[in-house]
Amino acid sequence: MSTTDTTALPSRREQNKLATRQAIADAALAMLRSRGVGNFTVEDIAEEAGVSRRTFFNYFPSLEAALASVTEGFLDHALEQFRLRPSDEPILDSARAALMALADPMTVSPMAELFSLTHDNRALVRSELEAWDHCTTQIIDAARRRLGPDVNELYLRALAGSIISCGKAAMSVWFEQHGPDLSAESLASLRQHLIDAIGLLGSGFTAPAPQTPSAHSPQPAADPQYSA
Amino acid sequence: MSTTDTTALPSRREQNKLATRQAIADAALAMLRSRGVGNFTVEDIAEEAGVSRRTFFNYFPSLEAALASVTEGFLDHALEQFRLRPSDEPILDSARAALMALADPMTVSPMAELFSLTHDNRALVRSELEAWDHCTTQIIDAARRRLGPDVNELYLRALAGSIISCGKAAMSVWFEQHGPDLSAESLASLRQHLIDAIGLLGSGFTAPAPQTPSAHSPQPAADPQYSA
DNA sequence: GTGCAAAGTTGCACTTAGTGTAAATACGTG
DNA sequence: CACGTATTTACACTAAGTGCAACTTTGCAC
Repeated sequence: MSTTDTTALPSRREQNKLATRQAIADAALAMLRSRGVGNFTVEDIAEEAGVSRRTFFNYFPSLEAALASVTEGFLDHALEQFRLRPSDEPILDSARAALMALADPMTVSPMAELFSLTHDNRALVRSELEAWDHCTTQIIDAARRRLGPDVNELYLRALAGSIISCGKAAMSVWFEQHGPDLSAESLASLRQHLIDAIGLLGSGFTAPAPQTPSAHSPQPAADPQYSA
Repeated sequence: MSTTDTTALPSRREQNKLATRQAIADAALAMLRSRGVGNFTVEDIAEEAGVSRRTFFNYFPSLEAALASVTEGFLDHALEQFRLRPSDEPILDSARAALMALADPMTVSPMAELFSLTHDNRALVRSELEAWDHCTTQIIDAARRRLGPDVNELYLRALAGSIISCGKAAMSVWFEQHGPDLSAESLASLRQHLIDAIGLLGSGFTAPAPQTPSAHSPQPAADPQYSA
């Protein structure tokens, strides 16, 4: 029965693996919180997660990867939204919609915390970049499936890369302005940044950019003026 | 006398350091060539460079960083070009001009070799991403200096990130099509990719993208239609 | 040139990352 | 419950990365 279930309860074993993985990721974040970046080892995380050091490495290739799993989850969520969009929708509209799903308290919360705790760390930043890059290739794949295999490859990659860049830009500007504030107003601001950034992609980076974007502007790029 | 010289011969000590650094980077590339990715250690590189293991780590924080120095040099070259552009030039024109400097045999050659030798390696890819990301922040700084401190931060970061994404997209598509071919025709194709990609940024990703871009199109986006 | 201080290199010792392997344990199914 | 398989663990090992002190080279003043 479980195999025919579309919600696919993934068998006890799978569940356990997921739980272990999550426990490790949680432990990693807990150590980051309590000791600060660079002041704990894989062994510490493993102990905190109630698991052997070797098991840690069965789940994550490195300490940084365990922390970057937060970012991966965050981006996977957006990716899922993107894949759910109707395939005849202009692709930038889909991108905007997918990114909007990130401006949700439950979703950004871990991401915002990670941001605030890791502000500067080479190895960590590298793993973060890897997560964003992985998301880019996923977008490329999804968009290629949508637009057909004959779509211009340069267009595809430039578009996917730029979408991700705009998402990153919006996130970083937002975080710099609001820190870990997850209030409704703060999240509205994040949404606006995401809309504005995607808007730039739609209309081209031609405007010299307003001095200050006026965070209250009523979604200047929200109308589908840039249909594909 | 040397201190008054504008070409600034940077004192013997600096020269030596530069030479050592280069020797290490060269040795790393040599090892990559001869043994393939993952089949040599920092100690091997140090020996090849005629230097102690400890000294290697005085210059580079990791094996991957030594290899990524190739990418850094490549991107620094473009960055320098960007900074040399007149400050009243539309910024996308500057970006395009800077990227064009990369389509030069001497400049792309090491980059193309690195591309062909590292096709797949987590740690290496991470360091590459780091180099591109560093370049992005440099562009942000340069553009902020040019556009004034009051420019919209979101615009700035989205723009810089998208420029870099387009550069990456053009490079990757080019390399996939031409491999390590550095002939005049191949480089012309790279230039066209770079122009096309920046063109997308100028006009917005609104076109559904031509099925095939027709690599002979006479620089469709070369005219400064997108002046800031 | 001689001597001296600062910069750079090296060897050594040490902690931690990451991986292979085989034994032990937990799980799912009949 | 018992059996086969998936997962965890212990152990051993190589290599990364770092702190430190000794040593060598360089730049500079005399």
